[in-house]
Amino acid sequence: MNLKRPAPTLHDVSVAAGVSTATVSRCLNFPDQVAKLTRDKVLSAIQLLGYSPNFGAKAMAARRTNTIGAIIPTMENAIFARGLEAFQEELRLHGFTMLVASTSYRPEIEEEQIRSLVARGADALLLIGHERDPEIYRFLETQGVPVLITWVFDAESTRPSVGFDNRVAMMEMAIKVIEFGHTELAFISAATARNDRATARLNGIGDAMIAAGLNADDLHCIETTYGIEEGAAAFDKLMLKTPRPTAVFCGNDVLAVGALRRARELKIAVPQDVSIIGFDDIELAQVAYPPLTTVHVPHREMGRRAGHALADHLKNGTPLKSVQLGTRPVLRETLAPVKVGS
Amino acid sequence: MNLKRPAPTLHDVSVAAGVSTATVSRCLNFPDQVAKLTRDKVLSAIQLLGYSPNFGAKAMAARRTNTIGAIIPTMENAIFARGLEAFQEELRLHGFTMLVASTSYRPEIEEEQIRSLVARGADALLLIGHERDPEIYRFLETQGVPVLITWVFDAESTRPSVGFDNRVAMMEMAIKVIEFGHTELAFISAATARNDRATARLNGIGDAMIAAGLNADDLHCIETTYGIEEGAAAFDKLMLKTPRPTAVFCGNDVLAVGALRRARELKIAVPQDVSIIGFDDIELAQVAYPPLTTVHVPHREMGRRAGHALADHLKNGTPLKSVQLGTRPVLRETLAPVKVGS
DNA sequence: TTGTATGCGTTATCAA
DNA sequence: TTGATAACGCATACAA
Repeated sequence: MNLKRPAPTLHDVSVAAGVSTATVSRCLNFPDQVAKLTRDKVLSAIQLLGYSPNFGAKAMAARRTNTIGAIIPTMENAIFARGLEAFQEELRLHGFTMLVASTSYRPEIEEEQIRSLVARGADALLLIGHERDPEIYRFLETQGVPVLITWVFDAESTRPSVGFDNRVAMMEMAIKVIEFGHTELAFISAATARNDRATARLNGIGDAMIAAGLNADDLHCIETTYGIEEGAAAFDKLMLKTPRPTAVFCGNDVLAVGALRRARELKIAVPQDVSIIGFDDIELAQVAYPPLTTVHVPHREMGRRAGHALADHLKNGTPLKSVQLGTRPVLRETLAPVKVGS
Repeated sequence: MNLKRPAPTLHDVSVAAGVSTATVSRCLNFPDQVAKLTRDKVLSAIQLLGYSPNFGAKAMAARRTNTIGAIIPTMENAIFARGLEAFQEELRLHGFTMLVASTSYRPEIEEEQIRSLVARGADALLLIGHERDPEIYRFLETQGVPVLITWVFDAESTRPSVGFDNRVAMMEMAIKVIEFGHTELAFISAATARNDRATARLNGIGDAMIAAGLNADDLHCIETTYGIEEGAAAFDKLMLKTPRPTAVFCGNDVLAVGALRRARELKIAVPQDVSIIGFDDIELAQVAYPPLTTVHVPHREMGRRAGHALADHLKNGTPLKSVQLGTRPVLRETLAPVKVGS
């Protein structure tokens, strides 16, 4: 049972306006190639019928969609929102439309989304991080869909990326933390398997520890899924360890805010009893109480540059090349020197 | 310059497998209508070529996409995220895919997105709030695209909606606030023009005031765009008014958190000096410090029900009908009785 | 400036 | 169980 009346087509419009379908098509795509009089007739017919071009047919005939797909791990929090917004704004400037999909951090869903966006005719794809099944890269290759990676910069990789060095970003922060006298460190991380950002951040802390003469194996690392509740739960476990960590790194600001909340519930003073460090510097970090020490990531610039690169590539054939952006530790109130005698 | 090698088509697969295109198509859509032997041949050809069906062509031939569009005001914060997630999960259960778009709270962008999703073949649309240009409803009508409204329940409207009564929701909260002795009330709102939720919430406060014998005109209302920074700025202005408000309602939790932050910066104690009340009860509300008093909205149930209704409508022709859900005031720590003598 | 005719990659109908 | 073939709605090369 389907009562849908078929939507008006180009042909319907052409009949109503008393012209050919070609003319209607031109009216829409190259308005100045058609006489003003005809154009007016056509436009009012379009208006009258409530005509709207069929995207599928258009894509098929034109063999491009001016659509770029972006696949992010989650829309649940603001982590990717700002970068994506900048990306979209930039694309819009160049006449491209963005299509978003999210994966809940699950590789198999990401694969599904990649295939879905490609099937929908995405002219290119923006993906987060390098690490995924080689098979899917081969698929994208045979489909002829260019891919730009973001949130990561890896000089080793042949694939173009616009991002930052996650290891260095976290290492710089860890060095500061160690300078504050902390030696009992912990890390609430996303699952590191199949997540190059999480792995790099973990290594960053380890490298800083080694550089400071600490033993990187002493880092207590808990892997969990991203979420406020999860951050809180992980913090709970960490506080039971002996010796108790005096500084807790978090894989992102959302986890850190969860840890912060649990600390409050446990009457553990931050930063007096324990320091908490986030990553990303989303708005949440400044709103948290106390304001969160975190690693600032150039969300907007990353999005903007990625958008520009892809648009330029599709329109002018400019090769995609990697761009490295910087991050910086932002010291707010959740980090303090380690308490003497603690 | 375009080096894109054309992607493999159904025809390519059929040649490689030595069968007709019809057989390949059946293999994909009705696998048990084809002999196991042929199926294996076809599947391995598909694998080999990295074939992926073209969505546009498929949509055109099948005259449906199994895609449902959802258009929300913003992805910048978590306000719509949870409901959307539930919506998507429910759709997935029924074999539908969700396409999201956001509008930055701008009607003209919403219109653009509606047209874009319809052009992309969305079988139905989920929209937030009733209020929009009648023209666009007419357009959807002629396109034969069913629409379900959410985040709102309006018994008056003929259009189906799955949501709650924004006026009553806010009124219930305002009654509590007034019971705490507050008489100097203020409201940091989204723009009420062309936003039935904002308008209803404003009216809800007014109704509660009237019921309590207050003058609804005494409500200080500031309209602003949604954002933490904007909430902070509006709070600033409110604190300069005489008499100074003792309770500040906010159109959503994001604004409320901004107000909370500014209060801290101004050394205005919450809730001792001023009470702050949010709306939505997103995760942020519990993480805020002090935890935010707010109106709880049944995000997930709303999304789930909306998804179910649309899927059921498209698959079985079940008419869309309105569902009213409840909200409830959640009293946390940002609301306290008015200070005597203040 | 406008019209004609063809092809884009599927699905679905009808025959075989 | 399989194969031809006609739509589907649009863009575009070519002709007028």
